Amino acid sequence: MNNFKRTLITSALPYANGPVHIGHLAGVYVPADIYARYLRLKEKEVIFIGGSDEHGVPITLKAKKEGITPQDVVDKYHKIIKDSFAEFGISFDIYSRTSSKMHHETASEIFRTLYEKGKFIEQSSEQFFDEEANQFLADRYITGTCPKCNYEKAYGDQCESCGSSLNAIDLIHPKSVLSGNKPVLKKTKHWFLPLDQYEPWLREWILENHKEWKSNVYGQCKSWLDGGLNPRAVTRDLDWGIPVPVEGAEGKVLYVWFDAPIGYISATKELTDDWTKWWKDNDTRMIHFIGKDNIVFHCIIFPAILKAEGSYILPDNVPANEFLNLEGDKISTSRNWAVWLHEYLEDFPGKQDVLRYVLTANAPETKDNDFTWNDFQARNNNELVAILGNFVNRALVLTQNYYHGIIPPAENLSEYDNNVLAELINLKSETEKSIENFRFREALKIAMDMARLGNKYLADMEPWKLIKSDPEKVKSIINISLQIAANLTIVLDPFLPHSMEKLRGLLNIEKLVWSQLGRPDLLETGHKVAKPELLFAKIEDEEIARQVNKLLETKKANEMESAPVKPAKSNIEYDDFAKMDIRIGTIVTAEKVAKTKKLLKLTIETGIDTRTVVSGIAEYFEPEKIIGKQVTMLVNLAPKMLKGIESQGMILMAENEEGTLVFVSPEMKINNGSEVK
RNA sequence: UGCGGGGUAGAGCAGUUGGUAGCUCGUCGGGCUCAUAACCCGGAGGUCAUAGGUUCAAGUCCUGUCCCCGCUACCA
Repeated sequence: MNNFKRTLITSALPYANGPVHIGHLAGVYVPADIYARYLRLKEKEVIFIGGSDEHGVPITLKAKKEGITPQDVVDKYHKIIKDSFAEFGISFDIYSRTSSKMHHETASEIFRTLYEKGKFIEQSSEQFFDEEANQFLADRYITGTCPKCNYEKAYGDQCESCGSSLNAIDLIHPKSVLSGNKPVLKKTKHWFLPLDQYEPWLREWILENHKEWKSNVYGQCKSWLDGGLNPRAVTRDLDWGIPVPVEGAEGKVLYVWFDAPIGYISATKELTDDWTKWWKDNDTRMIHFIGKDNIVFHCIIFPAILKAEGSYILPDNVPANEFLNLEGDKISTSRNWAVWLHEYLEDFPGKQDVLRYVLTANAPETKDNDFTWNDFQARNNNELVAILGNFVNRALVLTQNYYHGIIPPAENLSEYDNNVLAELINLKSETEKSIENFRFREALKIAMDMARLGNKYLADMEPWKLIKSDPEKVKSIINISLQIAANLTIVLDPFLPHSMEKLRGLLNIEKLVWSQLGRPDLLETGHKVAKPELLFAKIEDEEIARQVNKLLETKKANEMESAPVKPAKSNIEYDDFAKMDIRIGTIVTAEKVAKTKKLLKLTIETGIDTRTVVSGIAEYFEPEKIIGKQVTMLVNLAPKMLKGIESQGMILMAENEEGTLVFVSPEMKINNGSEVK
């Protein structure tokens, strides 16, 4: 990294349809912020870019649902997100948004440049159009009957009943969500970026020249490239977004993933008139901090756009993190399964650094990790309080007790003293190495070792004993202990900025820079330090219990809420029902179908014959326990091959909203083959 | 089923280019009493999922198998 003059740090733009949670922080913003603060401490030229991503279909749907405009939605969440980042201490040089004028202009301009250079291919296809609302319909704006399971409220892209992914034009009886009318098929033209043409270049750029990228990033890219890239539409028929700035594109906007990463550029332009040096100078090193769900956009699509444009630099590294889980479950905005940043800041005022510490110490750098409140408490009480806070407090209290807060001189240093001071320099270079390789959890551990070193130094030196026998020696012990504390204000500053500011206050010093780290003379003899004050407070069991209860209540609320009973299907004639031959049968054998999660292979004595049925119930029943059970079964359903086994019928099951299955069984034993009518 | 990631001490996690398997918590024993019952030292606890291969040397590289997570498919 020494070959670069400056560093441009971007962090994924949070989508403005909800607040920010700990998963976003651990994956993207905390590591990006540590990196930015570190480079600033090193007195490097650096800017750190962030902003809200405010376009796309989900925001229009949310607006419609709440009866407000898309602009209202993004205004609301942009404010919450921006304010909570600021209070949390994410040190963006600018936090912008993609609905800004600057962004609209910038994205349009880049699109037009690519258009004029002939970098797009134009393609027309038939899509659904609502004549009353006078607009094309995004997949989510169309409902209809699923061609696979006949569920009547399938969406244009997916059926939520059977889970199949669909094409809107395959829906039976399609209906527009906007007007309720039947949409008509109409030709529409879109612009595609022919990613396939960039494949050889991407292969060389990533697979040959960036082997140092993290294995999850490199692996994902390789898999995309090996699978072959297809042209990707970069425009949409939608009225929320950036209008496509060419003729014949009325009513079309840029695809959200085309415009969002360009938001990094627009934000830079807003920040400084001198923006080209950040984006068009090969001496600038660009780093994208993202989560693993964004890898393809930042490593394949956005670079292809920049390459097509021709005058921009490409990312030097894309340190994507995995996901953070919460108490064993996947974090989910829609299920409210999250620790929201704005709520954390209310519940734990002044404890920004505790969350920063926990999220860094347990960051999902190589695999998905789990956040638990018990771990949060343990790391605060056993590490921040016991190791770091306690060391600082010991040093300050001793200074107060023995010297009234005046720093004594360090003279006649022993070999041990010198070894301790040398270790500071060693810890400095190790911390640097880890940060520069994006291993922040390791870097934090090493930085904390400096506090551990201080505790050990005091324990080994025992100044509280020496004060009686060798008071001269105690002076240098206290001096060195305070020098260690002063070094902590540098090495931990990127990780714990609020606490280090407080510690500088206690030591009564100004902010120091990274190049001073490791020095034994950061504090002058005779300098007066402040009265000791605790750097971190213990977190009590009750506070943790409150948070755990909050989550349990969410879980309960989710179970209640997710129980909408599906509306009745349309009427049928008796003859339709009579076509079905439903019988009582007995399960005589049951075994799991190898390599499947849900399938059981059952042998059923139907009274008519003995037959094989494959049933998707393995998650709810153990094979041994259902043998001998009487079940209801549709026996005249056409056979179907499932995982190489012919299934000759279907067991009737009742299923609730959570997907839990129960048998529909006769309430008392009855002969196999008995008809259900 | 396909793709990606992962399986390392009781729990949660590190382990860079192969070179004595480590950290935090917990646990057991000791020391200390300046410090927020905090700190320091020591012990116990691991066939690094599994089978094979390459190598003087494999947690690390190669191959097969099993299991877990995410997306995907299967739910007659």
